[in-house]
Amino acid sequence: MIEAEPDREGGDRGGVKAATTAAAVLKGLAALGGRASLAALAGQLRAHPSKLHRYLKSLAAEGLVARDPLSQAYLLGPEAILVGLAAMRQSDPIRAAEPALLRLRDTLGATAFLAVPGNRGPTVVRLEEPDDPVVVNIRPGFVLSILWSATGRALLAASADARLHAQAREELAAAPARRRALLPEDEPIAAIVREVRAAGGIATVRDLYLDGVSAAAAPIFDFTGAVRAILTVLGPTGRFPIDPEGPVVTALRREAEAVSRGLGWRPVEAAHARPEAPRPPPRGIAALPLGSPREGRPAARETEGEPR
Amino acid sequence: MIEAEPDREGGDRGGVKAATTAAAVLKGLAALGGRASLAALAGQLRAHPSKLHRYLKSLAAEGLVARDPLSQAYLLGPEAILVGLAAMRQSDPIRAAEPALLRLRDTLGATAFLAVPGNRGPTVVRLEEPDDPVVVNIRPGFVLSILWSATGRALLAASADARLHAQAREELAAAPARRRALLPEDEPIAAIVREVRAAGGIATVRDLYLDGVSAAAAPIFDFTGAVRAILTVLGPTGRFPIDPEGPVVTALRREAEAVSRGLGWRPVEAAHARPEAPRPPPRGIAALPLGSPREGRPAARETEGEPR
DNA sequence: GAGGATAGTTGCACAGCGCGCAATCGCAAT
DNA sequence: ATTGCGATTGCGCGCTGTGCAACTATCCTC
Repeated sequence: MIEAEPDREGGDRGGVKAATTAAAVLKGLAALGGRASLAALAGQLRAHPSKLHRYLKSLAAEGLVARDPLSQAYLLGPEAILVGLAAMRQSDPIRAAEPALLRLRDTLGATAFLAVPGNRGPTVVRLEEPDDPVVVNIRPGFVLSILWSATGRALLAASADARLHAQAREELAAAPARRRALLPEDEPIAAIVREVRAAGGIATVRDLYLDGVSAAAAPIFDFTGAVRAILTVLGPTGRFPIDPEGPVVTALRREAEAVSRGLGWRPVEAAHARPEAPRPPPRGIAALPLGSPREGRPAARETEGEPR
Repeated sequence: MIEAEPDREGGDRGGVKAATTAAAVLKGLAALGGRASLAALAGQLRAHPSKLHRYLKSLAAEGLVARDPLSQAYLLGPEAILVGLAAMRQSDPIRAAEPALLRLRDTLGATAFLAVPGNRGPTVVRLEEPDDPVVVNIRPGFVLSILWSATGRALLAASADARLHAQAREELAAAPARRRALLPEDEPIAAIVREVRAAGGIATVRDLYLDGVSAAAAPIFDFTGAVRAILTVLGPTGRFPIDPEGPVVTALRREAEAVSRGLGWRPVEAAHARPEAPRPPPRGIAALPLGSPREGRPAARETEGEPR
């Protein structure tokens, strides 16, 4: 029970180190575009070519990795496709966003909800309220306005769906003058889209959809880059600052990005890095067992083991 | 140097066993639809839950595996999607078919070539000829007839592309009566498609495109089920039997299926099996280190070790 | 055609780690 | 509270992963 602290960095306690390495190999191969020479992979992962060779051999025997007969380069194999397809099938924005909803509710003390693009507009599917919620009649199943809600605006700006844009025009045409007056004067739809995109895709709204309520909404993308959901937080206008660099928008942006990542989305659509490794000497003593989450390890163990 | 034979089955000599296991875990999870309980996976892979648990823990730390917070089931994670996408990017019918071309050439002594669906029809991209080839003027870059070649027919029957079918009608309309007479009388296109599909997608042709030459062609699919290429073998009509169960068609079918598999295609579009494991007791003594290539191990070691 | 550089592969030996077992924990149903 | 199923983890034996260096294969240079 005492247990001093044998490992100063228990990233994988009780796991299988070789499995971690195997995973890093697959990810490294994917990061290189799905195709790489042994040396390039060794550079990417900072591991001995001989070590990688053995892993690749086993992964190849399982069909996750294949080889180009000519260039004898390693590439991801057919089984990797099947694994990927199964993974995509599991890609579920509602499940992925659940923890984010809870965190936003707790850290901001705000009402947080998730909406998905439905055929009638953004539809609320999950809602988390703090102990002391602002009174809103939003419930799961509720369909929000496209133009007069932060959620709808975030969706509109992120989506290229023609039907959605047509719905926005209908909504605008059907709106009474009093509501219409709350929007920009000329080309209100284009103006809203421009504004939201200028804010990095995050839509903010104050006393618009509901008086006394401010809201911020961010889109959630999947691995194809398509909008799969919108994450929204809202609170009383007085105590809920929605400035671009404020805590609310910052937290929302961070959470939305994390959820998107959980769906396989990658920031700049540049999932695979440079084809070759422009790095320090790949060979040598460096021998990271893995190397995925954080880069740059403080030091590599020398040949003689330190007394610890 | 003597080395009796410590391993009676060296499927992975010089590899990393744990990497093989990790690969099997990913594949097993994919086979279960990308989502499974620990016990279900243990049943699928015939391994101890404790063992799997450690692998899954490490794979989860790398993002290849995720967990459902509620059901605490294991599911394939976002990194698996990225790996799969990179693998799909590598999916290349020309590279994948190369070995098949060589094998067909050697085992059948036939000319074998690969064509891809081009905008002007099936286009030859790779051609392998035996030492003593039949004389044909087919070369890479050559565009084949849709209706009067086995290659074209196999493509037509496998493809739902409207443009291709339109091209087939144009070809038919433009053909002189003499060539037209070689085809079925009424609704020749539909008849050809029906005939090829009845033969399991394999098109055979005798003295049609070229006199004295028989050919058989089979489509190659990718992971989406789309036709990516057509594999064709041909030889002199006298010494090249193209009956449905003959050696030529059998070998062609086998090779085409293998290539398709190499592109991530799966026979019946039923890549993932039953959700639960309808198998013998998952737990117990059975402890396969892996379990991918061949199934059914002869026996499991009992609790008391036999003297061997 | 010889020589050499580059990249991939493998034998070896030590110690680090995987894994079967069983005890424990967590959760839900009764 | 009790029961039971499933997930998790400490333990310790001995299998196996790994750095190193020798070896091989392939391509380029002279």
